[in-house]
Amino acid sequence: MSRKKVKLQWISNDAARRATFKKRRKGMIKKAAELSTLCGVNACLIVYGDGEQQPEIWPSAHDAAIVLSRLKRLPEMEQIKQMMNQEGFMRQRLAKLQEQVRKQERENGELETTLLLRHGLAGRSMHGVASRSQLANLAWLIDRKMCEVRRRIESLRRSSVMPPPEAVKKEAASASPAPEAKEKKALEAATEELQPQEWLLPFFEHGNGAWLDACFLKN
Amino acid sequence: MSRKKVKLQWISNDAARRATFKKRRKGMIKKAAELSTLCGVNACLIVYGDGEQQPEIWPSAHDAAIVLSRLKRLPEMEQIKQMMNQEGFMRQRLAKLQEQVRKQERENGELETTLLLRHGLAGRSMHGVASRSQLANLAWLIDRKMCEVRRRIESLRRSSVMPPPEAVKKEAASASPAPEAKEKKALEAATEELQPQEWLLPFFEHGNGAWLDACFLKN
DNA sequence: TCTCCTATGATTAGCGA
DNA sequence: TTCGCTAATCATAGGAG
Repeated sequence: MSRKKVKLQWISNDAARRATFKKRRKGMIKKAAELSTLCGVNACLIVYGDGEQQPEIWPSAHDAAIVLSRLKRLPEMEQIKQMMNQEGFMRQRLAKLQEQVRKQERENGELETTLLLRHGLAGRSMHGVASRSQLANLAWLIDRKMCEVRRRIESLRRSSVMPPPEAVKKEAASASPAPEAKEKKALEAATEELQPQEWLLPFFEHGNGAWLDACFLKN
Repeated sequence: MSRKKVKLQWISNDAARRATFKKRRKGMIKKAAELSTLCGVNACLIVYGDGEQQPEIWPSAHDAAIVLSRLKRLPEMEQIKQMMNQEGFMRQRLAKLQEQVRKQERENGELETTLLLRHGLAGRSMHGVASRSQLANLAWLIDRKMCEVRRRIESLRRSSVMPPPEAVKKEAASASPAPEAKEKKALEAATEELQPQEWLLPFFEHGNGAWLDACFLKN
């Protein structure tokens, strides 16, 4: 029975402190796991207890390694961010366009959104650093892609909305051999062309969610 | 009023997820602070929020830098070293990636089915019913995709290098115009992804004392 | 959106075995 | 030391403004 409200200070009693540490470490790992699940945060926790030679690693050792390796790449991302800050308008523009895409796609239904994200934008790691000219190129590229996306979305919206009965009849009457395949192929082609360069991906990732990095180090 | 017991799964609603993330991030920082005070843990937390360009750093950027610098001289971890260097690591990773591929492919299969139904069947007539041949078509398509995935997994096993799951998924999901080039690229990406593990090794060299380290990294 | 609120579920301090 | 227990404190989901 928690008789006292914990006073927030160093627990001098050794046993008590260790007990508290164990309990709270367990609690934090649980919290981390929950956060990871609930918010889609890819995370890891490495916990060395007092005197323990083996750390408690969550969710697993190699996942931890992966997360840490990505942490290592952070400086690169920071560099890019810095570059983007210098070209602030570009970054803003990208973010805005990205938001537009998401909005429109959501309006148009989860189907296209999921497909585009999965085939074109879903997370991949970044392996390069963008040069100034590459960034300029990117802006132009994105601009063009956005037009295509809008056209495509419009097209999909038109074709997805239930057509008038006459149109349905007509379409059914002149059914091509494999209408689904054609439709799918066209969409795939559009998607394919929409795939960004790998080094661009951090830009897209940035607007798509949160990430969290934490380090604890016992004295 | 927390009416429901939280169901431990990804929150699909965007706003709700972000709200939850904010609350829980705050909670975790508080927990970290308490743990630090109560148990004398020298710790830091770096938290990147959704769309925030600057992370929330606790207790301060300076202290975080100190902790991170100590992270570079981390204690022993023979087991992890082994896991990272040797077959165990690869095999674990292989298993996990295979599982991911299976999962992804299942999702893709559903997606494609939905797409086909929508564009090929449902879109044509609100009250239409899929013909026998159309359904057979869908079944065949899914079957084919699964074969591709199996082949891909086999290929991966033979080369014993793991490309990122996204690349696998992409390759399996859409026939690309230049498969060989893509293959090569995927392998390079895989190599790249596996290389950085090595920089971790120095972190697991000898040292003493209890410590706690945690990292969270959004995809 | 954001903040504030509070009922409810979750965490945990202190204790005894 | 390490369990398990239970009351008490704490965190937070969901709703209201």
